Amino acid sequence: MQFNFDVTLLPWIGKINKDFTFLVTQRLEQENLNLTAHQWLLLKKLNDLDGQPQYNLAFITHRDKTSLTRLVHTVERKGYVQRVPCTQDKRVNKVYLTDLGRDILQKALPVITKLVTQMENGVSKEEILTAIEILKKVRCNLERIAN
Amino acid sequence: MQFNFDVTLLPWIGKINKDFTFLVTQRLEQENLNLTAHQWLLLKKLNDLDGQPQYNLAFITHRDKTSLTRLVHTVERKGYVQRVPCTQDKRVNKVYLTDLGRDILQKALPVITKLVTQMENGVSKEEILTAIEILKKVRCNLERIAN
DNA sequence: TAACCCTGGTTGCAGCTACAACTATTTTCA
DNA sequence: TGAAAATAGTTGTAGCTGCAACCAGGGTTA
Repeated sequence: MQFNFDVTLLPWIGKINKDFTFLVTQRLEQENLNLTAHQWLLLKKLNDLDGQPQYNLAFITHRDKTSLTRLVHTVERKGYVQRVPCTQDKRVNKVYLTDLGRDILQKALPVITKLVTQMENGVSKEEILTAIEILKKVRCNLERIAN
Repeated sequence: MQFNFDVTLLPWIGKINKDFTFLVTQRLEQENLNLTAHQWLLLKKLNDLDGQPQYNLAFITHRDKTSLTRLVHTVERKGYVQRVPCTQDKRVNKVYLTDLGRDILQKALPVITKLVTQMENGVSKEEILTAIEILKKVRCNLERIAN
């Protein structure tokens, strides 16, 4: 083992991602909000871009289309979104946030906001921006090598 | 949506983690190494600490013990590890890397090393260390608030 | 028009994750 | 010592992920 992975970004990103996703789902559950971290992210995207076809949602949320199909299915079952067949192109389903979905999203917002604030506690705005710039480079590298 | 999540570390960490995990699994597959990113991480830990009880592996790898049970099960089925019942404490299984496991780990190392190198391409050593320091603080915050 | 390919979405399959509930041990302590 | 609590591991259930294969609709071209 000549290569020391501990001085790469890898383990930190992995742990933070895992912990944060876990905490989001846990806190939402504690607040009796029937929503997971993944579902929240999807609903948040829909709040910005309502009525998107599923293939576009998959692209935006960096998901395989099959993953998205099932994620939409679970939030549809919970009544947070609605699939509407497109009349112009019968292959397409457009996904809309329901009133209930908008409501749950509104209630989830302070929970997540609080978590993010706690997560970045004691870290200055400059540090955050510095880290983001570095992570952006890494992200670009990854996009490039993913063909 | 008064809170702008785009100027937090959140989306970057999520995307990088997802992309990297995906790329690791894809490249290992391309090299005909029957191993996923998660399995590789477990085997790597075992290479450092062989013969650990499962509860300890779960703790070290930040997993629920049930997740670990099944992860060990899949790599055991592939012949990479071996469960050995502990004679002192009959509740305990100790997990050992097999020769095949050690072999596959050795073959996987250059694949992952290359990916990490590509990922951090154009990012200086200082930037990496700076980012790690910031991510460490975030990680500590998360550990603290997770009760 | 007919044959072809492309595209959006779904289902089957397999891997990873966590929680709840359970079994089988071990430890604690009244 | 014997009952209760703690611990290690498993299984059931459920959510998220991607790949392969598939279907139906739409576009293209001969």
